[in-house]
Amino acid sequence: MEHYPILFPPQPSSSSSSYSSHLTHLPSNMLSNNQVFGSLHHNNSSGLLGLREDAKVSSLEGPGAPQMESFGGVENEVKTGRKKGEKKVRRPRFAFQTRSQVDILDDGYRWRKYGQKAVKNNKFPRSYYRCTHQGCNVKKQVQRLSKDEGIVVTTYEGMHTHAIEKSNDNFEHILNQMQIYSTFGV
DNA sequence: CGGATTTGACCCGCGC
DNA sequence: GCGCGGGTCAAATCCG
Repeated sequence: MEHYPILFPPQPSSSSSSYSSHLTHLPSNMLSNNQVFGSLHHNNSSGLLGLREDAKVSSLEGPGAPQMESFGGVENEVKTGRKKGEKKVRRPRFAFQTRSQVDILDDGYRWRKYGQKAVKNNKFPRSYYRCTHQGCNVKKQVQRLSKDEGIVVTTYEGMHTHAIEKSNDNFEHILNQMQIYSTFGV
């Protein structure tokens, strides 16, 4: 999984139309569909649930929405209570779904994988990555939906305080692709 | 040889 | 209090 051709094969909208239409119909059903977000954090009153709402809205907003899209930026309390009396830091979290065949979306940063766990109700494992830049505590996790193998959920945690280490070409490419599959509101 | 990955153990919060 | 699910650590391993 070191190097991979970053190719986004032309995705026929019909393949995902079932998915999105499914989403747009039953909100309650959507919950089960979007359990990825629900399981990202426990059912807190805030947090990624807001994102889930965002996803619902965005999916509802466009009957002509080409692919499944979901986007959200939330601030979550993530306690680094690992150490003794550390302060809980509130770092922004940012999750989105992408249609991709590869799990690893090269966003131009260098990531070191530090964990992998199986997720309930999902046959695909979730991978945990951390930015290797010194002093950069940005983390991200990548998970694939078992329902739609073509959907990859990437969750960023924290923000980079340094420059991208690789050429922006890749990133732009990815961003471009992401705009296709998601209504980017940034 | 050095850095990235793998992978099981460990830790912690939460629900029952 | 215990078990479960999720997140992280760290030693071993891999690979350039």
